[in-house]
Amino acid sequence: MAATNYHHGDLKNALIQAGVKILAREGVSGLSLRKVAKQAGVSHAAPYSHFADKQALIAAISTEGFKQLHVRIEEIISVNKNNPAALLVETAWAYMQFALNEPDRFKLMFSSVLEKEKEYPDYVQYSQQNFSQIVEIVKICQAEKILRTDSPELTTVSVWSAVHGLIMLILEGQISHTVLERYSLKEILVFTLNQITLVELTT
Amino acid sequence: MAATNYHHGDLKNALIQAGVKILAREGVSGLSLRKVAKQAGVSHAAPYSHFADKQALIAAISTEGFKQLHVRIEEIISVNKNNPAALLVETAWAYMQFALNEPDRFKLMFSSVLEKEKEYPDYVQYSQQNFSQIVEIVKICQAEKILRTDSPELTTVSVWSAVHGLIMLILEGQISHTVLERYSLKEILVFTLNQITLVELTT
DNA sequence: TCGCCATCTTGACAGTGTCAAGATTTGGAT
DNA sequence: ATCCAAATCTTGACACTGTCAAGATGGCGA
Repeated sequence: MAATNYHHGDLKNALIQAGVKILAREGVSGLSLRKVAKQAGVSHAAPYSHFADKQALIAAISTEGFKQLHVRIEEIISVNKNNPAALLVETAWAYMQFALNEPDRFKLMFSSVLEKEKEYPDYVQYSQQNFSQIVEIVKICQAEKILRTDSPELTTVSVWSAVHGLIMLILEGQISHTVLERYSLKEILVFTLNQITLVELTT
Repeated sequence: MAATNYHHGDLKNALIQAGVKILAREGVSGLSLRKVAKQAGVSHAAPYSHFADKQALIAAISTEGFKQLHVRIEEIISVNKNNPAALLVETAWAYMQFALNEPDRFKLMFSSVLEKEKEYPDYVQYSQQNFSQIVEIVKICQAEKILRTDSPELTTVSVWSAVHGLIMLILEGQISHTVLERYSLKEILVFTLNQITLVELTT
């Protein structure tokens, strides 16, 4: 439990946190096992006691992000349970805020930096858990006639795609300057969602 | 012009093609400058006569993909000029086919593997050219009342996001098995587009 | 023909992921 | 309390990577 035992702390979490920090400071291409080890104050091969390889560390860093996102959205669900329109907007907005706060971690989680992802059960479990949350929200919105009711699963794909596609465009700076001057990011997000919804959403 | 001059051919293009081949065979993580050089039959530092660094090679490989996509979509535009609904569907389908044929190159082009992209003018030019094509198509669809007319630019963002988001989900295997059993990829694509359009599209 | 310049090779360097071997510590059984 | 086995961490090594400096090689214009 103690953070800074010299020979034994929970190094595993320390390495994950070190990775998050380096990711924020130097980006995806700056993330190396040796830097993570140094940041955590251990020797260069120490991570191999806790992670099979670099991919496993990346999986763990991603998984931890999925967990954070999950609890955040659980909050949003509990607060907006009786207001499906707000629920949809705020959930999407939470995704976007996460992406803006930690762009490189977001890329790590959603841009297939992780190659053989199915080999990491935790990653699979928690990423699917996030997806299930969205399915749930979509179902609520369908029940309230905010979204089309054709197919819950495909409608989820549509919503998911719209939000993530927009985020990727923003992160890559592909949204034109004139658009960004005229609208706030949340307005753009709501506009995008409004293309899908049956009723008009508001910020 | 001749492909295999020992000391002088157009090595630059040869390196790009070598990169494409390695990308298809070994994926993004398998793409190294030295492998590209070996594949092209030159020494390990030869690429530096034509590319400033690895990022520049990646930019060139991406740019070449944007060019291919561009000519393909020009074809589609000329063929479906009088049928906006088909134009929209076929353009989106072309993107998806490209992604399915060369998933790793698609990731290279659209998943911010390239970090300091604005330093490569060719990349910027041709990626924007692709985006402009979509803007054009969206305008045509708006004129024919297939898409909402609120804002051409933001509507383009919506369409772009929907298509790319869906592709990313498919490439990462996030679309559930049951959905894939029931619908073809093109059907899923059309379903996603139908969430945005004002009229019902068909495959 | 000569010399310049683009092109390509060779050799080197620091940094990387990974593994094998050994050192160190801890927790539990006796 | 003691001792052993397992978990944890270090050290050292290897092949591979991106990158650069120096030199070799060739073609092309003056």
